[in-house]
Amino acid sequence: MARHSPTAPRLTDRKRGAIIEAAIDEFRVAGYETTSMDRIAARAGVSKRTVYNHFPSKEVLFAQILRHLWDAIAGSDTVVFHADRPLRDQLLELLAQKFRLLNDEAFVSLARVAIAAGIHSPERALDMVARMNEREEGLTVWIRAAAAAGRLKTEDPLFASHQLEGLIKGFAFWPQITLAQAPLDAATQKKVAESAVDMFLAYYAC
Amino acid sequence: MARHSPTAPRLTDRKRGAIIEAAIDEFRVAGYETTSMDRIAARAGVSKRTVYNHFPSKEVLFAQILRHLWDAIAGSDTVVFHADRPLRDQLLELLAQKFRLLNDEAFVSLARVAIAAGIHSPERALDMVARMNEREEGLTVWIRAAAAAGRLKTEDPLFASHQLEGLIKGFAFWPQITLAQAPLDAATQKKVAESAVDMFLAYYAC
DNA sequence: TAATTACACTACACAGTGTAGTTTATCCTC
DNA sequence: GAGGATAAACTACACTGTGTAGTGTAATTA
Repeated sequence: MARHSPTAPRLTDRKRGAIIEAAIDEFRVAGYETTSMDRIAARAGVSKRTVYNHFPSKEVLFAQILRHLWDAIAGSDTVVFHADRPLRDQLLELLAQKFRLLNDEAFVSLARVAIAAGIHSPERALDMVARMNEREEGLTVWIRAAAAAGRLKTEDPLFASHQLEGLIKGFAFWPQITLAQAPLDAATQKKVAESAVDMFLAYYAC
Repeated sequence: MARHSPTAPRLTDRKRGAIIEAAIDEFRVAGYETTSMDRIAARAGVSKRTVYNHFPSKEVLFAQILRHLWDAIAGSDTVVFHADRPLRDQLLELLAQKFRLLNDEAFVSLARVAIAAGIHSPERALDMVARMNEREEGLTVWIRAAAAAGRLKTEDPLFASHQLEGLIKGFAFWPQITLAQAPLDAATQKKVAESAVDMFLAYYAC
């Protein structure tokens, strides 16, 4: 028999998707320990047995979800240093990019699941953070290039990029992760970004 | 018969202390859910029944520990704004004070237990954070005073103080809380504080 | 035919309790 | 001050109840 519709995936894939979705929701609000497989199954509208047919254990399901969220994060389009463009514009572009990540539901879910709702398994947490830092180092690269071009005066680009990040994350990351606060509205984002860049340049620009 | 020694507390107080100490350790590394009363009793060198003789439930024990850690945090000696002293010195003093808090084992334990190792019970987490902010607002008060005295140009002292905090906490708080990193050594603390103050003043000083 | 389901079931960890016996501190008497 | 009675606290241990990870199976559905 043919599929009902070309857009509808196979039943088993739909079920699988529903399980993952339900598991993300549950893990996110309740954490790893407190979430039960029965609850996930119920929320997914699926029998518990089906959950176990797709995922051999809670542990594996959790790991899969981390992968799933990771893959769902939009790839960061890096900004390369342009000697002829104003530093301020380029930095604002870099921060806009960072805000795009911080506003990404998948990213926030991932961070919350991985950090706030558990830190269960330190090994995996460290791995996660390492991969996040990897993805985030565009800023450091840019600052290093700007310093090499004589436009920024710093001997420690990594330190400087952490400072700039601190100026952002104190508003738009940590409160959201640890206190489940809502993401910043556009106006506040603008204020935070511009103020951060201006302060940064007031100190580091040549 | 008299007590064996004037310094040794009564047996029951020693037991109680051992339980609290053990519970802090367990909750800190394992979080609320994963920690069992049996483990706490074992670690404290006390029978499980004794734990329940002192604390009627795990929930209550946890709450008591939050109180205990809270009380153990050194009271913050606030810095008042002096119109005649250099801003830089006063800010460095304020940040030194902040670092004293961030280096306080009890404070870090509390924050970790309350935030990283659980965020179990949002109501209590929010209460905790509210009280922490209360204790931390000395910086905002100082900035407001400096702005009123015409020494700092900002219309939003709260925002400015969050920025300065972000410059510090990105190095000396969040990594310790979420990744259990070691506190900063003295040299790094100095670098972080001075760099933060200089950047802050480069932007806000009149 | 392959996946899903209901359901019954195992095994285990854990919060919390009840009890009977032992230890520790205090107090009273000599 | 020594010594024994007394009360309070501690301990071992057995036990209840519950929640939950994970499995096996026979029937149902896509």
